[in-house]
Amino acid sequence: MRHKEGNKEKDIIEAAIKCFAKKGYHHSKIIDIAKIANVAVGSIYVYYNNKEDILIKIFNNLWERLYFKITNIEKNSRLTPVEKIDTMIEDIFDAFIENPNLAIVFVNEQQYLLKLSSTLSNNFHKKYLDVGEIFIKEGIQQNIFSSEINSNIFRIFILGAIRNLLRYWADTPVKISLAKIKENVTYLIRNGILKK
Amino acid sequence: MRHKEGNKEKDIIEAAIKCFAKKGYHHSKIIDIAKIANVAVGSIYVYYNNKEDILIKIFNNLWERLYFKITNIEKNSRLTPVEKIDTMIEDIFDAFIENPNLAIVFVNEQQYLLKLSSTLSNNFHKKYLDVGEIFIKEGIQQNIFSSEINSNIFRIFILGAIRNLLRYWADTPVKISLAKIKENVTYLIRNGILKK
Amino acid sequence: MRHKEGNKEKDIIEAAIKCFAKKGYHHSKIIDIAKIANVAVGSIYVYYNNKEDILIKIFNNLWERLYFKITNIEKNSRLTPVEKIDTMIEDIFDAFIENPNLAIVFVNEQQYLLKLSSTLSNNFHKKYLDVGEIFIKEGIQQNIFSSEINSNIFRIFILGAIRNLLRYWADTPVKISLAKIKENVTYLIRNGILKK
Amino acid sequence: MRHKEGNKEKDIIEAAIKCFAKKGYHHSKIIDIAKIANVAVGSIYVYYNNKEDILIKIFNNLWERLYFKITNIEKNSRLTPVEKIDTMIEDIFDAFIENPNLAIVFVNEQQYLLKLSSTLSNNFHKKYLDVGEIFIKEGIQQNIFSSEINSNIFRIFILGAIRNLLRYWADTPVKISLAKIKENVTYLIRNGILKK
DNA sequence: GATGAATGAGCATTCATTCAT
DNA sequence: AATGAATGAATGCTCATTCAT
Repeated sequence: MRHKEGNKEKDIIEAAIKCFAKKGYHHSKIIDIAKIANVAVGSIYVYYNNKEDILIKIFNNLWERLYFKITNIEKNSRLTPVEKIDTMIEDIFDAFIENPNLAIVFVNEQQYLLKLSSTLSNNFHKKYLDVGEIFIKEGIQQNIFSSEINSNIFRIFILGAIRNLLRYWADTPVKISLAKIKENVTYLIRNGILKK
Repeated sequence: MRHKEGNKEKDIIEAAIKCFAKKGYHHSKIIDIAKIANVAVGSIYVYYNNKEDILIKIFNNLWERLYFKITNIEKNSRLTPVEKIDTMIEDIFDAFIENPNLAIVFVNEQQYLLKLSSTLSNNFHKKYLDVGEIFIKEGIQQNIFSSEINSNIFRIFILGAIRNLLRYWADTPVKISLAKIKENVTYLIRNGILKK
Repeated sequence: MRHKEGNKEKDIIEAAIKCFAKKGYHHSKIIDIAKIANVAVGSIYVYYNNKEDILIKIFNNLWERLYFKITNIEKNSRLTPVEKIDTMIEDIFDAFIENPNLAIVFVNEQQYLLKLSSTLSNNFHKKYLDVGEIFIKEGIQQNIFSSEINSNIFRIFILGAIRNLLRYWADTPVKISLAKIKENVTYLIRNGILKK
Repeated sequence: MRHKEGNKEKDIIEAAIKCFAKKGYHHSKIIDIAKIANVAVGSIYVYYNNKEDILIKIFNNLWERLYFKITNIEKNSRLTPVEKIDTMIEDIFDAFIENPNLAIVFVNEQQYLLKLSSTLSNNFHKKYLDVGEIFIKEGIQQNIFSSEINSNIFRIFILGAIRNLLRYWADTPVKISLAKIKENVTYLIRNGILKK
């Protein structure tokens, strides 16, 4: 009936992102995803072990891509710590600008995933955060960043802030541009709220 | 024991917070809550319309308390905008230090609630955010806060950051102290990451 | 709070008739009846054993009254069999004209009751039917009614017909008058559909 | 056995008729029907929307069949109005002789259904009654039936009578034959109780 | 690989009844 | 007698997963 050969796996994950974004993970039914993907229910289980597995793979794909980018940043010795963090933030925003539905799923369901994350063999999310923390430590060592900052707290602080802004952006019909948000985030992280 | 003793309603909501914190809202069964509250299943429906209603009331209670506190901050004309924001952050942390399970529920389920929040008659969360935004605008007017900051983005930024830190704190067995986290948050919000 | 002394039992049964008529027995809740009767839930169980008991007593009251009337008809030796049946039908209609809600409960729930009727100690319904059958047998003996008629079948035939007409009447917003219906019933029972 | 065998839908409806006949609609549990049909609970919901839907379809099937028969009677121009009504009654009795359980469900639950009947798209019951009324009007026009009879009242009268007799027949362990009942009904409708 | 009918464990909610006051 | 908060057994329905074709 349907033979876009070799695309089913991708079709399914894209359908799932759409569906999770629209209804949330818990309210998305396998049959909904199957319909959006134009695929039979059974076919989903050919490519994915179960519903949760789809969500895991959505996030793994995302963090894998971001991890690839952050390692490139890390390797680039010409960048200052400030530039590294700026670029890192830019990459995160770019990933979601490209796929706003993914942003919605990210902000809503990432939490649910973290409880399972320890079971992931390739935990790109963890690796990603570790590299991010390195940037901060570098900045502190080079006396650019304040030594009063705990790098661990900082990375959690910043990702939470970004996540909440993405959620807000994704949920708001009349959008503030992501560019504007990115600009504000960059400013706040660098300077905080006080005038210099 | 057939007559109102005046604490079942409270017992249930406290049991629900425990249960939601431990298993998450979607995986908490009514019978679980009933057992923890040492109450019959039917009794839950004497005090709450349904499962969702319990969650709604948990958050409404929380935001009502915080709203009460923030209005006191607002009325206090001796505080500078910086102090107002510091105190506001302190109040949020205090609320969760008092009840760490509430913090877990907050970070995990608030998202789910926001979709229903428009239906709440007394939306203390909304009111709370509005007062917070006023503080920022005051600071900008008084030329203490940078005018490059969008107050709306800032309040979303800051609450997302705090939420993520609370989640981290609540999930981590060996705790960084909330005091330490609060200190870092205050610093980051004031000064950002760069050295002054 | 409420002290119309000595009326509670009656209040409850009247409330139940209203409620059963409006929502049906199965969809009427004890608390609904309590509210209509302006009585506490527990009070209902002071006067009635359970929900079913209320329905049983509603019907028992009805058939007791009709049985009282039919025995008077039976005793009246001046009436011909035709007149006896006419009067019997008239009495049935009168009972329901007086209380249309009772008609609705009768047509909808009598069926449910019949399954329990064998358990009734004073089964006035059964006794009523037996007297009705006597009238028919008298008519046949006196060569007024056709001997082709089985008296048992006839009484079931006639009560079914009347019940269905009452149901129709009770359900129909723009009413055919019960008088008109009664007239037609009397005619049909006497003469059938064929012209004489 | 994972693929449609084409009889589950029928198995379920037949099981439901048996179950409703034995216990009544309200006391029949979905799991009871599933067991009788030798089918999983979930399978019932593959073919029917809900419990009520099963009942609706039982009646719709019945009235569709009867409607098919009555339209054939209507088309047959050789039949007199009396013969038409006779045949109509015969068809009703035949439908229930074929399936006595259906008769029990009919007499007990049709009432419940009438409240929903307006929502049915194909309301064969309504159409059936309309054709029946035409027969009566024809008979009155042709001066065969008494003009004192209201055709609307008559059709309600007759169906109520038949329903009650069927119920009696279905409930009575030692049966009067349906043939005997049919004979009496035909006589009563034609001639009433009085001797000619 | 692809399909979708079949499955059945799982759960929120209801409501008649009870009984301490 | 009167009350109404408390109870918990009972049930319709859902939906992720399976597997014969």
